[in-house]
Amino acid sequence: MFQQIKTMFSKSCEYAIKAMIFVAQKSKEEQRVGIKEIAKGTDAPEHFMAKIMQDLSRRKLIHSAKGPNGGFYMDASDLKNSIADIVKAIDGDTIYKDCVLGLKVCSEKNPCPVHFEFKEIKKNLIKMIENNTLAAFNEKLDSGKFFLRNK
Amino acid sequence: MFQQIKTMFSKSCEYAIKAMIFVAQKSKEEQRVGIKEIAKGTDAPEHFMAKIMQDLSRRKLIHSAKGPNGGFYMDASDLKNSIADIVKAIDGDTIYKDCVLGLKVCSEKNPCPVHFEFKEIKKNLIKMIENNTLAAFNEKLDSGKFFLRNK
DNA sequence: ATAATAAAAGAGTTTTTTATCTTTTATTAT
DNA sequence: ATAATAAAAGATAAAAAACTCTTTTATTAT
Ligand code: FES
Ligand code: FES
Repeated sequence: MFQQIKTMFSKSCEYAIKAMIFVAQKSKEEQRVGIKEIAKGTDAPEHFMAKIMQDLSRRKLIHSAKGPNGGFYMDASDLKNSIADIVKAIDGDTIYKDCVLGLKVCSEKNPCPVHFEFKEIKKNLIKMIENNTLAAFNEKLDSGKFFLRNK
Repeated sequence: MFQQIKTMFSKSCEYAIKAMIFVAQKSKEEQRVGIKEIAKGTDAPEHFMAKIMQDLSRRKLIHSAKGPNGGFYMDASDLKNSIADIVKAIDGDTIYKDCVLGLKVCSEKNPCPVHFEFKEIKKNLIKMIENNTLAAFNEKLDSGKFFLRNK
């Protein structure tokens, strides 16, 4: 196999998380953010990102407005969304319930050989993505100490 | 987005882990396991699994023999391989070094907004897959208490 | 030597994911 | 009302992953 890339989340989901963090940061003062700005600010392909934003919008994780001065924005309640909510919206809730080896059922009664080993890991992962809301990121990281762009 | 499936590992990697556990179990007494038996025992498509076994074999994670009475088998040193070795062979080592959001660099000096939150999770995940060798599984799970098939 | 066996290799196809391009719809400002 | 703006939607296209089928090579047993 060659330089294959398998990340924890899908590309779409990576973009979604980046975009949500990006808009969250700008949404502190009623600012609306256009798709072009989002794409640039996150190094994502514009039209692809547009599709993802439509998804997020349909799933009520973010607000949008058409027309002049339009764009995407978040209200206080949107900022309460967690990384987990984004992941669930885009990649689904498979990390919550699916067997790590892809078996049809994952349960204590029907465990695959890695079930018990992964149980703890999954629990921590889920706790982490659920505890980290966009608001929390905003608060924590308001001082240029983290990055979204690549270059 | 529709019923999308994003698991921790690629499908190929899931199959690889299943196959390795399956052969490990049978390899305790010098038994060789044919590709058909492996595919059946793990609910994987035969020819696809064959490709994966070729990979694993090329990467020296398993032994194989052609011709009559041929098949795949493991020696003592093969049994020392961990889940991590399988994952690295098939999905690469991206979980070791890559940014969860897909940024080009992942480091303490250039952290993405989720870097520090994921650091701990990743550490635990890595520790877990490295500590779990096939031999350990064999020892631990020798009594029909876990499953690889789906039905 | 020959036939049978089973993995290795090669050459596809199909499906899913990622990405691009175009048209439509809604909103705002003039 | 009209023009400008920007998201929504639709329709393809390209790339990657998953899967299938066929041929070749190595090994064993007769
Ligand atoms: S059965 Fe495989 S992780 Fe639970
Ligand atoms: S920079 Fe994103 S996880 Fe390290």
